[in-house]
Amino acid sequence: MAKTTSDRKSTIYDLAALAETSASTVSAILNGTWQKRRISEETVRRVRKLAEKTKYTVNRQARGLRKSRSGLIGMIIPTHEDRFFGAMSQVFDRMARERTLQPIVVSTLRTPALEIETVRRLISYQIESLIVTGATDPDGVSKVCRHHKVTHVNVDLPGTKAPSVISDNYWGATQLTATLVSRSKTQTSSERDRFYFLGGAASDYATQRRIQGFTDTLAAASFAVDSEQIRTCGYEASAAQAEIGHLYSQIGGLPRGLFLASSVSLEGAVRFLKTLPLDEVCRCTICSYDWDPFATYLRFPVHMMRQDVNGLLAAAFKICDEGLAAAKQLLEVRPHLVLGDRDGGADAFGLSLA
Amino acid sequence: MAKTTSDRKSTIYDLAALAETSASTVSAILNGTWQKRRISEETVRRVRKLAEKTKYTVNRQARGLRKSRSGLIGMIIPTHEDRFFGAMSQVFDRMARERTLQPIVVSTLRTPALEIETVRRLISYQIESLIVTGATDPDGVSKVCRHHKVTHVNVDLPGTKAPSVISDNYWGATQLTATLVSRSKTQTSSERDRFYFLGGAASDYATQRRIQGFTDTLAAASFAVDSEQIRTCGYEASAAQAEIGHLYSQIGGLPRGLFLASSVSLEGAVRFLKTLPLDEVCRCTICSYDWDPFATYLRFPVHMMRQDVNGLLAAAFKICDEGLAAAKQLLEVRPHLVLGDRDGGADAFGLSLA
DNA sequence: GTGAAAGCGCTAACAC
DNA sequence: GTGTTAGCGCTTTCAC
Repeated sequence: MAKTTSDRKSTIYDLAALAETSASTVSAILNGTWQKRRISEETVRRVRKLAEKTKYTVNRQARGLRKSRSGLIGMIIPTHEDRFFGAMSQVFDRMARERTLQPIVVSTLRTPALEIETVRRLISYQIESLIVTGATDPDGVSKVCRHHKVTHVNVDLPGTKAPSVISDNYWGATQLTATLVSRSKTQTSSERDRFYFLGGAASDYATQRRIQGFTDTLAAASFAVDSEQIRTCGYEASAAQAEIGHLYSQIGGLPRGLFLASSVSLEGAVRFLKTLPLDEVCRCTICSYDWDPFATYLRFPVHMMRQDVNGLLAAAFKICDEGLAAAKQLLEVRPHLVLGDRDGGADAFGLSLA
Repeated sequence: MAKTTSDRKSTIYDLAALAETSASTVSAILNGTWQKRRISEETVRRVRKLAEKTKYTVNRQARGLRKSRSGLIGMIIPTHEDRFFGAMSQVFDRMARERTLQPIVVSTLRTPALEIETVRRLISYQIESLIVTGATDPDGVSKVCRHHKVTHVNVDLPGTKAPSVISDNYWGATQLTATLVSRSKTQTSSERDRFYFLGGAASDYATQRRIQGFTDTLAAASFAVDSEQIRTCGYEASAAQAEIGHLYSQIGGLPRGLFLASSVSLEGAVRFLKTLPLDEVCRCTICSYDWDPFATYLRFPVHMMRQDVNGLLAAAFKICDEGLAAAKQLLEVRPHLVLGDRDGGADAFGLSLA
């Protein structure tokens, strides 16, 4: 039986032996530094051909160790299961590829301990930089990154110990709330003639800014807001679902308008709203700070703030590209408003809901 | 100024020097093999404390090189931007964590060249196994994995050169089509009184099986199907959008029923259907092979096959756990049917569309 | 109980 | 133009 390509692991030494040359020559040829060494065309060809034939693949653990560069870039996200973070991963992948870095995206489930543990692990693999999105404890993450001198940027949720690029939450909430007000209709019951903010976490900056925008805009339109109307029930769909159910029985129906803090909150809200007669839902005006393609065509209209994922990550990568020295800045990127159809399922049938 | 923790990189040698012991002792202590070496409690404590204090973190490139194990496990997916693959990533993350492996998920955009290139790259990082989901060229991927002796499994789209675990596409399509038929209403125009399959790729196995289930079920219900009715326009939302538009003008309206090949196709379809009067859309019965939480409450009802992501990946991991020797089996996991509400926005207003 | 030393696969001085 | 050599940080055998 003819001797086929060797069964061994195939290192540059094997290649060198086959090509009757040395490992350093092979190494130089295989990673483009051979010009500098003025290696003969003929050797280059020979080695390349052999590499091809034996399907040689460099061992990046070894290379990384030697060069103290891994070619790895990390990103942590709360979850893969919503379209905002899905888009983040997609764009991150692309931008990493453009830099010939290997992207690693890991979800940390909004759990500080898991965030820290994951980041430590990524650092132990010698990632070259890290993008921290939607972190519950960004400063905790920064602490470990700084200790290990790993460049990192917060995205979506800011921290105080590293540059952050986030959505212009205040502006976005302002616009969204203005829409909410102008599209809404006076409710018959006075206790229901109000606007409610639902979801998010009172402790996080994004939520705080969104609430501020919400409140200020309502105030400017002469709507009072008390703490009853702010219901930061967290980042679980089920929590939003329960909270809106609770609100419903409390005020005896849906309110005039609903501001959902994120797409996950919207998901929870939809689960509850599904159980109600549609005409009732359509009398309530609904918006969400986040966008989802299917949510643009729900049975009731939803106005959404679509984040500029490209803008967010372009800024984040720019900071990573520049390396450690980056200033502790806070960069705000504007999202854009996607209006729901003026009317839900109702008016398609010529019904008036006024 | 007091001397604080050293500024250097911190290796086990530094630690050894500080603890006045040797690198091998430190190594043994830090990764639990110290019992075997009968190292004194006292030394263990001293070293541990120092490691803690200097925040020592192992360099896994070095460890991996030495042990020829990386602790890395890879998965490729077509895209992060749909809920099916989002769920895959989420579950993959969890299952990898349970095995203390570092997950790496990369999207390959249904592009064979990118699939191969990505997998090569992952292999060069010495991943220990690979899950290949929705690959356009699974056998191409298998070829490179086998050469490098990397255990791998196809998921969602099967290959012939590695074990595959996929959705029970035929069964699923059968159930979904039966629903489509039973819920649909006779159309006034005879050329529109038919069922259409939209999306997917004629070249892939999943699509073929789904079409088979679709066709067989229609035949059993005495509906003829000709090739006109099968429109495998690919995996882009925009393609589905265009195709359904085309169909619409071709047959002068919507057909009796629409079978969308995946959630991406559904996304495209929704974009087009949005432009139509709702009562018109509601006269067409629609289903999709894939589930999305928001699609459960669109203005028109959609029946969906929800894949068993946990089941799929549990089976895939089992094969990876067993290592290289795995048989070239094909495992089918049943999805489950999620019925749309019997009626869309229409009947909520007491309108009859018959 | 612990240390010395070899070597994982690679790159980059430095030699010739 | 090309080979030799010294490590990168770690684990593990072997020696004491």
